[in-house]
Amino acid sequence: MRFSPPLTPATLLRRYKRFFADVELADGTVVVAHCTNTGRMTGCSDPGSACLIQPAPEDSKRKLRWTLSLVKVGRSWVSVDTMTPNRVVAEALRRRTIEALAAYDTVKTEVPYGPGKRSRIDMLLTDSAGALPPCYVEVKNTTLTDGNVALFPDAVSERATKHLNELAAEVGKGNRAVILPFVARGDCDAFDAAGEIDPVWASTLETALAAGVELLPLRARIDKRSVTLGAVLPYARRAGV
DNA sequence: CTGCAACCTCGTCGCCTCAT
DNA sequence: ATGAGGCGACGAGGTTGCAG
Repeated sequence: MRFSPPLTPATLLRRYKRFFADVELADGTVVVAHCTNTGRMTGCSDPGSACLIQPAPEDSKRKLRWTLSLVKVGRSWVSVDTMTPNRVVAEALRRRTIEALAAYDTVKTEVPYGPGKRSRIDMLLTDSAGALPPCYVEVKNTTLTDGNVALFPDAVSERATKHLNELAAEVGKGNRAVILPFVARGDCDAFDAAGEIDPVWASTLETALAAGVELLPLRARIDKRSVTLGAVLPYARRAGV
């Protein structure tokens, strides 16, 4: 996914009230940028960090012209825009560049499912020949790390646990289900559940995997111009967590 | 008065429905 | 057929309201 319009360099001053971030442009102007990531953003919202923000299109009716897109952590850019993972993954699925899911030729996003269809799956994959069972894909933006291990979630999330149970239920119906942590930074080489933050999610992940849900952590390749998908990361259970 | 739980809220996206 | 408007999802801090 190429950033269009291109990103503008800025400095993160503070992030507050979940949706807002004060950032300083190169000319010293301070503007409020919209922060689509309502999570905790531990370790990637430090004041003074270099960041990149994206302007809304000219004809947009948005109240906030800017969106916080990337934050520099160490030497890596971290993607903090929660819209990005779904766009990048959907693009890769349509181009059939994710090997494990390349057999599917149709991608639908935000499809209602689950009990009473009150949940929405990020992507529903089907093959037009009808030879494969439908595949339910839930994308999780992952920005937290422990050393070189990417962790999810960064806060207790009942909803994320519910998603795992719903994926397992789809497997029970004979469908395929994939939990896809989108590791939104380049400095990780493995994935693990953040059991120290949300032990319920971590144990539910184990149950879901045992039930046949597939785990597919994918590392993003991020630079100032684009975000694309890189390597599949191994599931590395850390000792003592 | 204190402590806790439940509810509300924020801005954006994208789907859905309804009107033209 | 196209556009406008409404609504749910997202997640945690802030607020409200209740029980003790």
